[in-house]
Amino acid sequence: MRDKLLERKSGVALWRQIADMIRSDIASGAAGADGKLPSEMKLAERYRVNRHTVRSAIASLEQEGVLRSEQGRGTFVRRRKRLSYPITRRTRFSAGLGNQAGSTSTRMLESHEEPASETVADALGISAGDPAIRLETISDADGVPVSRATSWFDATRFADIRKTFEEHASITRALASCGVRDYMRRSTVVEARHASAEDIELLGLSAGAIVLVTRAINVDAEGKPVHYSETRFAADRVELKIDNDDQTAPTSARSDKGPLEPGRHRP
Amino acid sequence: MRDKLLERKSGVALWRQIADMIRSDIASGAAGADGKLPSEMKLAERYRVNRHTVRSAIASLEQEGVLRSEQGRGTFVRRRKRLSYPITRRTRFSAGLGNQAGSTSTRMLESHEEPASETVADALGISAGDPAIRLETISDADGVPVSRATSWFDATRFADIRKTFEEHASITRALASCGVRDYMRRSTVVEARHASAEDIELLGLSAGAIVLVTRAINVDAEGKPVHYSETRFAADRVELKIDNDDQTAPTSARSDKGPLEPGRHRP
DNA sequence: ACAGATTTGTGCGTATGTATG
DNA sequence: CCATACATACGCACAAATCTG
Repeated sequence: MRDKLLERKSGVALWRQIADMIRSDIASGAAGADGKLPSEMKLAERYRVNRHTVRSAIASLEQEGVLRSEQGRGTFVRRRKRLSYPITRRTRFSAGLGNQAGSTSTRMLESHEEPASETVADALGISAGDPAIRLETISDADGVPVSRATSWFDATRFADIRKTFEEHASITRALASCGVRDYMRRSTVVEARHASAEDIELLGLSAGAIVLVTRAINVDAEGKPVHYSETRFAADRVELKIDNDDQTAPTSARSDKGPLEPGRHRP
Repeated sequence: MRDKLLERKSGVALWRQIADMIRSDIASGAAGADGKLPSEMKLAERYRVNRHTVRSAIASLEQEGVLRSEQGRGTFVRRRKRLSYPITRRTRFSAGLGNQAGSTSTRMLESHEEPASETVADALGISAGDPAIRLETISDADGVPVSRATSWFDATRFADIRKTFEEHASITRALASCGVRDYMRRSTVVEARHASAEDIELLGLSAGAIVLVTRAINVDAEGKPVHYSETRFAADRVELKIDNDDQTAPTSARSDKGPLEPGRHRP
């Protein structure tokens, strides 16, 4: 809420700039602490625009489900707390959000075998052009889409991954069915960009929305890559939390320890 | 480069949507691999717009310094690789980017003492309303602004932090001057949002640009918080790399090792 | 119950920006 | 460069719903 300067003829409509500001003010807790937004007139003065322009911004946020206006009463924030998604050695979708959402689910959109690109091959420790299986999934928390992931597996080792995922609706359990008793995250790269039209459609975002993108490599107990993923999180619904003190069994110091037994995992 | 669908009346002009796509395609390496963009006519066909519209997009990217057009030859990418900023227990700005950029620098914009907000107090382990020192900095790599940070320190313990930062132009060295021989990152929260007008101005971004935001807590050898920061990275210039296998001396096991000397930091 | 103030909803005319051909 | 169409932004006015004294 610190700044109110808008840019004209910047290629971004004023109403959209205002909508973006209000949305991020809400997400950061700076606006509508009491659930009520300032009146349209006050907002118009603050941003130094016409009331119509503020109304366009509000209309767009109503469409998104962020705000709700009532004639004669005011404009109110629809409460929606941002989820905190932990990035640890033991990153798991359901377990990570389990305590913040009532229900979580992941479903498959599509799956195909395809030759591995340079990037994918590098991540999975195979050769470019080797067969890989691509798995497109989307994940919900409390019925709201949260993230969309593209996963790749070594087709030689995980020929059945599509079938086992369909059975279990979980990558962790699908890998377990394929003989991977446990896996750990080796590295995560985070970037942010505008959502593609496809992600806007599937995640139910609005034009110009932002996605947090993670590219992750998961390895088995022997340190061999089993799963490479690119996940797009709706940036206005999720933040990533990195525990730099993460003390869960490190992969590199574990070869002398043998594989982890089920049940040793932290809750 | 997967998607080419543009949205009309989305509040974002077509030329800007196209400019955003081209910019992110360049950042992700999907476009202009050979340094040359497709011709304006080809781009117009791909995005299904008039050539005028493509030209507006290109003009805007030329202004930004991303592209360079030459009459009769074509449009070329000005090389600018995305920096990879490591998030580890031992996160340090200069050391982290040192091998990717020729020079890095951090300078102070402003500093004030102010009562700690709830969030800041919680992070620093003090009480809300206790005096805190806020330090606004901006960091460059090879002369290009990369990130803008707001840091907070316990004013009781680090009364001189402003002066020592001015002397050393580095938070690590400023803290060292205040008796903190070493510090470690405890946690990092990552989110993404549209850049504020102020950050657009100071980081030299374009309207509608995205910033990656990290909120980090750094602790001393005894595990006591010494530094809380909120850093905004220009999302089209930087990605964050998390090494989930990070084996740098964990804070919990480091009191017996003594402080690190300058230059001992890993490359 | 009432009047007046506040707030959102709606209509219309006009000027400028954006996109096409 | 022009003509055309539509989206955006503004200013003013007034209606409808709600709150306050």
